[in-house]
Amino acid sequence: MATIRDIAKKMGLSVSTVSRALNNNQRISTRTRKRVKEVADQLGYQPNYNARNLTNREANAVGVIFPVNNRVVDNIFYVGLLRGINEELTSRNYVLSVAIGNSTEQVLENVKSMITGAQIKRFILLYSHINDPVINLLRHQPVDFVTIGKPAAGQKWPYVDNNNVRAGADGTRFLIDQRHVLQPIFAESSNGWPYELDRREGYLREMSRTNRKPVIFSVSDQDDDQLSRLIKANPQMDGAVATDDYTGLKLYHRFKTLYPNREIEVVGYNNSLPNELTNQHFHSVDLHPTEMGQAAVQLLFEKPATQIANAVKHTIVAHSIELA
Amino acid sequence: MATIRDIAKKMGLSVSTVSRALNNNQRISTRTRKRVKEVADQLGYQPNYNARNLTNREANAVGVIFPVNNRVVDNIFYVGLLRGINEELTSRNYVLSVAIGNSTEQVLENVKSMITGAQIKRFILLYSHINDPVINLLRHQPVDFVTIGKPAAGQKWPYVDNNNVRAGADGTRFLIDQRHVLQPIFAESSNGWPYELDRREGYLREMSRTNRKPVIFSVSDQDDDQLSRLIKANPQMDGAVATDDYTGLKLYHRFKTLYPNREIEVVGYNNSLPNELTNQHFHSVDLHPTEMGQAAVQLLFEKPATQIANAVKHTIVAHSIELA
DNA sequence: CTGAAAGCGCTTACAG
DNA sequence: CTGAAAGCGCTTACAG
Repeated sequence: MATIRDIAKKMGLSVSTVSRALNNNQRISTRTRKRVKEVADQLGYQPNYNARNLTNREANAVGVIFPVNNRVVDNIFYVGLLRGINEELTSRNYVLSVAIGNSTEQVLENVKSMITGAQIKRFILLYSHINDPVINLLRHQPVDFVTIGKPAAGQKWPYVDNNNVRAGADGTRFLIDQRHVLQPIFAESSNGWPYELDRREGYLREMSRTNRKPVIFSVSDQDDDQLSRLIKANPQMDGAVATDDYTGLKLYHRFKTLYPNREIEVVGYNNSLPNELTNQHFHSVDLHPTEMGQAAVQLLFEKPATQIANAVKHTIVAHSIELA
Repeated sequence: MATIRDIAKKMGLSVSTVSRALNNNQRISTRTRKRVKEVADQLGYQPNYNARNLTNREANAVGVIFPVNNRVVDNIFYVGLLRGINEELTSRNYVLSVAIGNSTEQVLENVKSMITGAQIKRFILLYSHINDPVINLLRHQPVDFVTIGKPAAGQKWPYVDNNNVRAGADGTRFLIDQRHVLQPIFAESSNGWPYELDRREGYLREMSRTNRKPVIFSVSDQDDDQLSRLIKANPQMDGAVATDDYTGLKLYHRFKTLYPNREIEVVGYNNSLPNELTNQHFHSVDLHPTEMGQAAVQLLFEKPATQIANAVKHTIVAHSIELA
């Protein structure tokens, strides 16, 4: 509970000097800075953030905003992001504040209170929806924010994302080159999420490059028979790229039920399945959520000077797939 | 950006009176309190938490601590907890601060900085490990904390948990009564987690009550054949209670592969599987993480007066299983 | 029932 | 290179 006052008293300096020394102000001699820091360590000094934030009119916190509606399974990804975000924040002496709620109104209130009450000036959104009221709010406030996932066409703000086109192509190539699959199909949901479109494009590109005939499965959550029909209609398939691990695993099991004696190689995305549920024929492209979280913080703290004029700041995090 | 000063000036009152009125101090007349609040609303007043926390020597924040090592799939549960926690915090004008890291050292540093730097006095741990350094730290600091999951025998601190013995019994009874299963087996991991022991006890109790012969599968993550052997050794089984959804689903698929023409009813725990992966023969006991999060906050803010002397404060959250 | 004043622990313009 | 002083926006003991 030592304060800068205690340090000042002990060293016969003024609080101004101690404050400046701790903040590495060039106007204080190197020697004094060093000595002040030593005494601070010795006394176990920890700055009182509430006092500091009050003077600075800015909190040493980043608001991390969860989407209102999400698939339960995406939670796996979110916690990976939190890990990466907090790792970068800790080294900057920042803390991670969460905004999460069951309705847009709740989250909006939460964020407003973060801005005006807690004086938080930086935010990371774990999603990038179109026409999102929270994003709209942030755009009209004197705050910075970064989204996980690129904004829809026509919208511009800083973001972190994977290269999903390449991820789609890489998953396809993995099956062909590494697993010797001849006719991989592509399975997507009927929702048409942006990342699905991109991965599909990558798949199509790779199929065209290798002179293969592409086949797209649009898998409905509702109609359970539909998937079986699709599989039966494509007896030549010996592999599949699925836009997510769940669709991939469902496809795998359906295939095995229909053809117990045949094998199929499947690639999904996100590394979101526990070992309990997979085997050596199931693969997943790792999107590296921890690195995405780190990149988001780096973007958020980047000096404006390093920004390229008229360009949208963003970071593309590399994905990877493990060779079995 | 209005301050209490602005309100005071506008109303011809002192800042003391405004501050007291906003804090509902009885010494201020009801009429003045009402008028002050009206003007505050009108000016869009939001208290500056940094100033308030500085004077109060306590932050309006709860630290939420993640375990260092966890199964990726548990993340689903954690986000549910966050939702419940934040819902209760918002109504108390508190914010949620996250401590998460890749090593115990990181998390310890994080928590220490929360205590001395941010002046956070209340914590919720999303786990309840034995001999945990973070818990040991919190016990020796002037802070309050609650864990999700009951402490091991011999340890005492406030916690929120389910009644896992009953949850084990209820899952078993559900299979017998609702799904007409005759010989449910019980599948657990080889880790011997406390909740597994409790659920197993509930299963055993229910089997004994209905004069059935219990069978326990200890499912290893490593040995893939072992599960098949267990299934083959118990051809009479027509249902299973698994300590978690993943073990349950794995068991289901293994069974179907071995006996494609037979059906089996399975109960897991946590509601952690997406619809994509389950069907009408798979059931899950919902542990209501959101309610657990809410209960944790309530416990944390409970007045000491309402605590029962010499008893460990805790809340048991009811589980539930949906009738298909 | 209300107010003047001190103080929480910092930062920083101003002065030397 | 260092310091005295003001101020950030609150709360609360003291006084009336």
